[in-house]
Amino acid sequence: MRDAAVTIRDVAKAAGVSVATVSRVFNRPALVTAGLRARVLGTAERLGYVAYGAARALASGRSRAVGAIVPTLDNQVFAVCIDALQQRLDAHGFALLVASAGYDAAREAREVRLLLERGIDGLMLVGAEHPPAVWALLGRRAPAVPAVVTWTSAVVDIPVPSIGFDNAAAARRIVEHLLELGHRRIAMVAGPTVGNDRAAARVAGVRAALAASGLTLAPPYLSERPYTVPDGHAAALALLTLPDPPTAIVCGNDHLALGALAGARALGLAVPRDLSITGFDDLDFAAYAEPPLTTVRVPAAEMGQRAAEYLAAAAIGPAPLVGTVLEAPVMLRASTARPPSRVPAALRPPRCDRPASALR
Amino acid sequence: MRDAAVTIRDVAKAAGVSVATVSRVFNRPALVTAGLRARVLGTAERLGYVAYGAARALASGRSRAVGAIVPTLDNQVFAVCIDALQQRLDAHGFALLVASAGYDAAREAREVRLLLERGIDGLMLVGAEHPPAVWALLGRRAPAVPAVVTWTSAVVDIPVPSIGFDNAAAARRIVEHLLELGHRRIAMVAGPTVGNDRAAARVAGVRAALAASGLTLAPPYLSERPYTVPDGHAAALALLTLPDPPTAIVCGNDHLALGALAGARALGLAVPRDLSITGFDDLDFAAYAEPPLTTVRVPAAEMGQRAAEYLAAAAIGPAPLVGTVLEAPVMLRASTARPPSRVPAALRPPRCDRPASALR
DNA sequence: CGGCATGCTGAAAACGGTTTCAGCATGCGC
DNA sequence: GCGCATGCTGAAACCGTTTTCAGCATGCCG
Repeated sequence: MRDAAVTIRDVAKAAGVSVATVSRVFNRPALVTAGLRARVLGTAERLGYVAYGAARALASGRSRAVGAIVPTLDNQVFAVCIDALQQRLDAHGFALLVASAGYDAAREAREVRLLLERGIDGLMLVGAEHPPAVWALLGRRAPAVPAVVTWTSAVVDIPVPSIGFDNAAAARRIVEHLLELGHRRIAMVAGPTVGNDRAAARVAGVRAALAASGLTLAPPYLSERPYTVPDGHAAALALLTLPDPPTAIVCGNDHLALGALAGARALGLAVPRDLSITGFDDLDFAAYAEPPLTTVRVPAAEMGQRAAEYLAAAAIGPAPLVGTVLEAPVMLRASTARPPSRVPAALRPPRCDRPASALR
Repeated sequence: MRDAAVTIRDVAKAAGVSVATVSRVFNRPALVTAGLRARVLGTAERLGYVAYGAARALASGRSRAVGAIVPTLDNQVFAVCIDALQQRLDAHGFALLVASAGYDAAREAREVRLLLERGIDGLMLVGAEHPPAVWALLGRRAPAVPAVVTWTSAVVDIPVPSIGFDNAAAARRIVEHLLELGHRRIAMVAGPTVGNDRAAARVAGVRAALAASGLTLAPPYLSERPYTVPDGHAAALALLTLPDPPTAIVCGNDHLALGALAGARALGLAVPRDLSITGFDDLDFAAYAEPPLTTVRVPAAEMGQRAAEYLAAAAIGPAPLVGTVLEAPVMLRASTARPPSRVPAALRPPRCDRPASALR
């Protein structure tokens, strides 16, 4: 294995210098005279020398790689973050190891361990809620492996900085918008909240806004569904066929909202005339949905960039342990409007044996 | 650095055995008697020992990591593939290093080099077209680093197996569907074709289908746009305001198609009554667009899985160098139908000074 | 009961870099 | 012209693990 690979020794020999000099040429060029440097660089290039990262990492104690664990890459919002993270990391000379944990705490702990074995110099995590084993593992190495949590503004009980936004506040604002429009019957299709502090915070935000208007949120007006389009579709159908259907549905993310939009359409409802629907994330299809989706813009790329900057800095030396709370603005578009003055025709009981109640 | 980290030596000392034995316990447990194995495992657990990957890689010559370079992670289709790749790799004990090259050959070559420096044991690439430097770099190590190309069925001129699908054939089939419906004025909004064999193959496939019916494809009916929703929107607008607008628009991917759908809507056109639109990729929003998008289902996850299987096998020992061509079926949905019998009202010139030509 | 496989275990040599430390010029000041 | 500080360069130690090789029991067979 690696038989024919050209090593630093080959370069040194060919250039007539010591391996120390070759190493210096690449790592601290200022320490080598210009002439020698050029000669070494030349022979290295000619021989096609590629330094072997493992040896470098072993000798220097730094792998120049950072890890990132996201719930899933399937969701574009995480993919965008990872893309930004990688590009920024690249600019600092770091490679990125990614793993997805599928919203599973045990699997996440396992991935953290595997990444740590790889000698990563930093780690990006999503959300504030992680098994204690994760923090223990991170502290094991000395100095402790720097880490950041993203997607959250929680600053308590976590030994690492967070770069995120306030999920609860964003959810609250979008519901306030609905309340201002006059909605009172507001339902929510949330993502799974167990072990997911972001999803839970969004529910809490919705509750808070509702509570301020004397409203509450409980099943069947609150349902939890996996973050998929078909689930949003099914959830909307269930909600809208309730005896007392909501006039607005707040969705935990854009996938659920897109499904809800389709569900409403399937029932013959016009959005936003008959029903208002909101999303969360502002994925690229949100603004082009029919109708364009009112949603919360999540700063996915910016979180990735800032996480990269922090981790790159922290890998070199001590970096300030600051928490960053980014903006997550509500994007008002065409899927929300004033509630219908009466129950939409499409939702009225098919038989008109009780017209009075249907028109109430 | 790593001062307090517990090493294999610490475990050996604590367990009263040699480092060789500890190493064997983890790598070839069968060589160690059960009792000893249990003792070593116990102390390792107690001490919180985590093997250091760099040292392992250096000593064993394998990093147990593979790399993947995609054009971008922004596009869900690649993210899905990477997610599947990572999960499958994980099952084989491999970590995944990802990088995005932004549809830029030079940047890709650079990323390949960086990944190789990291000592990856395998590499997944997208598409068949890569700078020669890439292949040279891959062959530099001995034995050569195994690689796979995905998203393509090209089998010529590439020293590595491909796991993909036939872009041209899929594009051809979707156009044949349009032709069968009776369309003759078929336009295409393609992705950028320079350095992108997939985009080029899709154009070629459209051309081939058209040619079989005596039709051609050329600007302004053929335009190239970045793969974004707004670009699809703009392109559709440009196409539909042509003196002789198309009755069907074939889009290079679903993002462009979603934008085109919105563009048609903006002009007051009903899809598919007044205009047919097709996509490519079958992202999760495609089936829930308004109307649901006729598109090509790209086996993104399956390519990721198969690439993982191949690379994991090839990293261990020689693996069969087979090319795999997966299915990429056309998903017939509601965005395609027979062409309108006359120019849609919305597209007719506002002034009726030439009614005869408008009704032609 | 002795000799010989057989099977575990430990000592030590890689693996390919980085980095410390010492040595050797070189250039400067006197 | 000599001594000394300065600045490059090279020799060698070291990073943590795997793996080869030899040695030592042990068990089996004759």
